[in-house]
Amino acid sequence: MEDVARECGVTKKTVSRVFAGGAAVKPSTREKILEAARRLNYEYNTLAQSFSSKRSRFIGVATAFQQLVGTSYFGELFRGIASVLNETEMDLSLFDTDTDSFSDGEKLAKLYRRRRVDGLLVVAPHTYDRFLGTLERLHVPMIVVGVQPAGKDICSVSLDDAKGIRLLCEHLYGLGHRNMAFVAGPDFVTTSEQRKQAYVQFCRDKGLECPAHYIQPGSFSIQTGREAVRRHFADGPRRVPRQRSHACPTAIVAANDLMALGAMDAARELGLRVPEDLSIAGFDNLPVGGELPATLTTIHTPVMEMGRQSAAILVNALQQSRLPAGSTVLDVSLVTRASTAKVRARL
Amino acid sequence: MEDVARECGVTKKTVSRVFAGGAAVKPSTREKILEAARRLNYEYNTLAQSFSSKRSRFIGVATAFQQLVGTSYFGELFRGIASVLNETEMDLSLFDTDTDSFSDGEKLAKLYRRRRVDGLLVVAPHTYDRFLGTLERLHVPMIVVGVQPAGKDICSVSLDDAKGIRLLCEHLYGLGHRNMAFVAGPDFVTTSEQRKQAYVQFCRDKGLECPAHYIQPGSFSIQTGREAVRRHFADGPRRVPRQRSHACPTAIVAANDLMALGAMDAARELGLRVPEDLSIAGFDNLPVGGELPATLTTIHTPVMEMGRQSAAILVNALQQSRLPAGSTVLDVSLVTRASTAKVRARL
DNA sequence: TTGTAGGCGTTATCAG
DNA sequence: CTGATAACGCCTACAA
Repeated sequence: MEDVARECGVTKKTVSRVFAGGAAVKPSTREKILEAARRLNYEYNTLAQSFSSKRSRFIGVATAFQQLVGTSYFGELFRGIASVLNETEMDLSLFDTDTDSFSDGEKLAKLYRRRRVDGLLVVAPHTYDRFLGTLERLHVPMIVVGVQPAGKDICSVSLDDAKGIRLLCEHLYGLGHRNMAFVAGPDFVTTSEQRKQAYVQFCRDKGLECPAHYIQPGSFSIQTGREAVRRHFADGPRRVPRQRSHACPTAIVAANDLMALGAMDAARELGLRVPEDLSIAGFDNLPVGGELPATLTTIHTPVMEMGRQSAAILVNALQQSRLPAGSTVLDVSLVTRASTAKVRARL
Repeated sequence: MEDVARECGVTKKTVSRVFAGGAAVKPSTREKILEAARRLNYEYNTLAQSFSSKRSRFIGVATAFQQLVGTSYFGELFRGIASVLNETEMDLSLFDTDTDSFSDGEKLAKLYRRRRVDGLLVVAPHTYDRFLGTLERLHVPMIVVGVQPAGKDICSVSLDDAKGIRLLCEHLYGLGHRNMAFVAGPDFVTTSEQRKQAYVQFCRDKGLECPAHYIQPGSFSIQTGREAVRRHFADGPRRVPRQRSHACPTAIVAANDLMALGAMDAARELGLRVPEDLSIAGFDNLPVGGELPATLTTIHTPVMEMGRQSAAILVNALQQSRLPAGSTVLDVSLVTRASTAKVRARL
């Protein structure tokens, strides 16, 4: 840099201003400097910049690699994040929260305190991700993405999961369904738990019967959705209700689209037509749900937008040297397609 | 660091050795230093470390975000990479090759020359990714993952795509099939092109008929697999061959599992039973292929292992301050399941 | 196993 | 819009 400066009859600082961006430099000076740099084969050293400015210009994205990387959910979220960072000088780094040492948040906090990252986007949907409190306490610039941590003053951007389920249930209720069963996601995923609670709450509000076997567990995969519905109809698909608790569902709400796909397959196995004999609804609006023989009624979730907003909020907070604050809950919407229809008289 | 050193009656250098890792420090001294650091609330500054050592300790993973992030292929590959880096002091950073400015490789090269990353893993499966030459020329420590760039002296780790197709074709040939059609992936993906070539070569070697309509294009999705097979049977599924060029396929080889799934669905639509009337084989060994009504014969590809090896080779090269070299081609294997069977007499 | 001396390439600060 | 100087906090190389 010294050489370039000398060559141009300016100071290192002026050269610095050209390469670091932001500061105003007279256009003619800038050109002269860029030219000299090219000629002298000079390359700006970002390591020195980071060292001197005490900012790494890396944003860390912390998530459970095993469970999320490779899912379309994470892909979409990630692209949203990247699209925002693309317009800044920041780059992205990924960190795995599956690792043992992450369990208490110390390791993530260390990333910040050692200046490895300037801030964190934590995509940690598991109810056992108790490390958020640690990060909060240590004043790590961080945004939790995908869930709204309960009762804490943690900045988050999430989706309105409960509303999504309510939209589905109301849709089915409006079609005359009074026996809706549910395929739940894994208990340890916060979002999954919230979707289940919203279903239970809806049944309670409307006075719908909801015996224990109406709620079958799954783990967000096609196969578990299939198995769950087999259990829903364990005593046969055409069972006439003798006792309230044995009524046969006329509609299935799955906590995500993959399980809804499994549910559709199980219905086929059971000889039930969708939607004539059984309505099925999912959640997530996966692309594949739009191109099936019977397309899937579902909830559209603005996942990429969630990525964008979380990144934008973090970047903005960092630029102003303050901690991000406040919770954002993004709206979801009902997508009505061919897998749901009016309930028909029981056989 | 100065404070901690003074507190313990040692030099900064000794404190440095404790935190930088690697170097030998007397256990008692180490303990004393760690304790003092805790007490003084000292935190090691990785920015200074990087600056001073001229190594960022970041590995860049460059890929096409839009097309790969969120796929199970990339997820698996990524986890393989991460598992290796987890045992080093290196972290991962992701860079998007979709961006315009990446087209000529200058931007990726700049990442290295500005010391933003110590090396690159380039997951660039597209035939139009012509920037590899630029990177090679600028002596960027880099490994190309997933494809073996033709005719260049670039370090790469890839899968034996051609062998995979040969295994599938030989399997079907052994079952008596003489009319095998192919569902190709997109032309601009190198791997896809290689799979198609291997199919064509096999037909040529065995003298099998392979009229133009036997090769239908797809784009690695379920839907395009379905459409391709509809075109294979455009004149009806039971067509008796009158001319050689109109013979009806008894087996379909799809360039990936997703398209094979679409193919199975198309077969169902056409009233063809799998495998009795039509054998279908895929490529990739996706988990879902093992749990269908008719499970899928496919090629297992060690994608995670590919990630592991590429990361290991790069890390190793960096430690020895030299450029990675040589090509590794990982073996693939045939997984025989229920979607393929002996050809039967034509109706 | 530990210490010494010097330097890495940028930015901050404040002035002009 | 530009400049002068002093950090920044660690590492390298060599020595003991």
